[in-house]
Amino acid sequence: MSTPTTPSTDVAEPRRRRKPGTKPRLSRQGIIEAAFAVSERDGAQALTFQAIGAQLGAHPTAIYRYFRDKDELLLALLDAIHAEALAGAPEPTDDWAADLAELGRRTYAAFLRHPQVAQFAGARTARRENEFRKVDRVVGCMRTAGFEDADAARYYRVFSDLILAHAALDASLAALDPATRAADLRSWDVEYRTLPADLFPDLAAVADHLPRVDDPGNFELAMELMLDALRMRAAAARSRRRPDDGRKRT
Amino acid sequence: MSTPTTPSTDVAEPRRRRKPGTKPRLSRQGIIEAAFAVSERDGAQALTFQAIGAQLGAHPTAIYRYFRDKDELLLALLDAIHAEALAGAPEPTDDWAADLAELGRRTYAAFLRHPQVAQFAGARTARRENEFRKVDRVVGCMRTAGFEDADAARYYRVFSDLILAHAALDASLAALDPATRAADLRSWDVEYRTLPADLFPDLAAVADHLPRVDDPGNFELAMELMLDALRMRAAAARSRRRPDDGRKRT
DNA sequence: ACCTGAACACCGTTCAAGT
DNA sequence: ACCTGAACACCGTTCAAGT
Repeated sequence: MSTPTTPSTDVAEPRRRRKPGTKPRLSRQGIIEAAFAVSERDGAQALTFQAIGAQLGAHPTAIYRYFRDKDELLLALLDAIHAEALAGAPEPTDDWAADLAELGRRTYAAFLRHPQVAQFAGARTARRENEFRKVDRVVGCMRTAGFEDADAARYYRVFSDLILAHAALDASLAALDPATRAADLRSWDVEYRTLPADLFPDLAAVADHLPRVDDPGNFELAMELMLDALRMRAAAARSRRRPDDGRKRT
Repeated sequence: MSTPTTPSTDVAEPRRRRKPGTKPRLSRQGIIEAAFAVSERDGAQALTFQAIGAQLGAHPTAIYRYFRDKDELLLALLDAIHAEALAGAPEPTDDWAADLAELGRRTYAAFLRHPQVAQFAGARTARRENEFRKVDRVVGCMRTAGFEDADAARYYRVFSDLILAHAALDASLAALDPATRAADLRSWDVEYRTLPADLFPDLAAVADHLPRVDDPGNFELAMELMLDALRMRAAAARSRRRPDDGRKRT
């Protein structure tokens, strides 16, 4: 218990040694909470030091004492989103595909709860405690599926990327200022449904069936398809390991 | 030939009627090309009116005569990226899955040729000529696959979202300023490979096999898995239509 | 030690002014 | 008609100054 749980030193809370007589009003955790509060309340480009400072009742530049720059704050917020996704997630079971779906859904939901943050976070690596835990969980599911290590690593990456890419994409749409977002959505109800059939015959044929771009069912279907494909490959991997048990054709 | 090829009026080039004696130095197309030139040359936050103006040898605000605001320029750039993806794309064949893969690869490549633009464009709807054409092509592949209209529309959306989401995600990473990007990449070679195995056992087991986050093979594998799943569903859809031809079990 | 104020180098956007 | 210049309300970040 003498060693910290998080091994990377640059993410530890306050390496500042507290002197008696100093009572800090701010904290990393307080700033993180203020940032989420602001990002949910305000639209458009909500995540500014000015807004976070106002939310804290402090000067915007006071934040620099706790985060080196805005990017470090962003990575902390990303890790907090991972924590939110993991909080209350059920323990792993034998049904690795269902476990992956559960983790995927929770991650997607956590991202969409904070679209202003999430739109910039999908491609980033938080390299912090909760992200480590999430990676470990997803890799665990792939190993439970029966993939050998190299494949478990590959399929971990491709599954996580699917979740993060979709979550960031849908968060980007949700984070648009309302007028811009409405105009984008409207184009699928107007322009895309009134295109001339002679120029765009296939589009015209299915125009009445186009799902909304902001339908969460799009993400669900994407994950379902990927899990279908992974189940096939997992079955193949297991039958390769124990040929007596697998039923392969050709 | 009297009607314009693009049916939506708000995207038409210059609805300004030219008076004699006026010789515009700028144009929509010229601004678009300058924007791409700037976005490829400069890193970080390259896509500013100041930089585009400098590239054109014109005042930054001169652009406002050709694009209402930065968002309209972004949508024009997105459509230009779609045009790039379609340029030289082979005609549709009977092998709809290979056609989809080809379109996906070209779209991904076009996005990654312009990461500074692409990082903001994935979730947007350009609602312009080349996007219409692309949607029509992908829907066409789904109909060739044998999906009925509602399913063709659903699978069009989920396939396009996969491509756009991955392309935007990888573009976001590529668009980071070099130091930030390097730090993110390095964390997969350092932090993630030195985590304590007792706390993260599954991660530790596969740590040596983790693919790089910027490996384009991640996108390829994601698309491959989705096409696997779509092939299965297409076979099922066809056997539902012509039960004599399909070989279903159960 | 902790926070504030002022300053700097940027942004997008508007609008009056030049030609 | 087309472009420029000045101005406005913002950004993130640095640094000296307050307490």
